[in-house]
Amino acid sequence: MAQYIEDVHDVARLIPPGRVTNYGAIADFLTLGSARMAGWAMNKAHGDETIPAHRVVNRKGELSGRNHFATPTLMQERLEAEGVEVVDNKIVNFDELFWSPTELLK
DNA sequence: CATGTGACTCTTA
DNA sequence: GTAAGAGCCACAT
Repeated sequence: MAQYIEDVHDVARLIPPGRVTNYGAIADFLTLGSARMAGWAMNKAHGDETIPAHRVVNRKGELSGRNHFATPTLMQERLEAEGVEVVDNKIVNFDELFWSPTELLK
């Protein structure tokens, strides 16, 4: 397994419950060079249930990866189960719920 | 070896 | 304010 993919998955697991982050933040934190790499790495997380992939969304807080889950609604359901409001596939109060991996360095 | 695709983001018109 | 284009890197075919 490529190291950077493990790193991305690691970061995903470190996201606190009820919080979310975006691909760009992860890519920047791991210096992947592109947000697409983070997204692509998450694609490899498909099927790995130990990874809370539902807490990773695009920069607008939209659930862009919902189609990669078992069902298109699973991602939203998991977020709502953690207290995150989701309307029309977008996270409510995304600015407040946003979490960056750099928070760990403080 | 070359081409197409993607769970993205930023810049320019 | 909205819309379109380009850059980004790795992987599958």
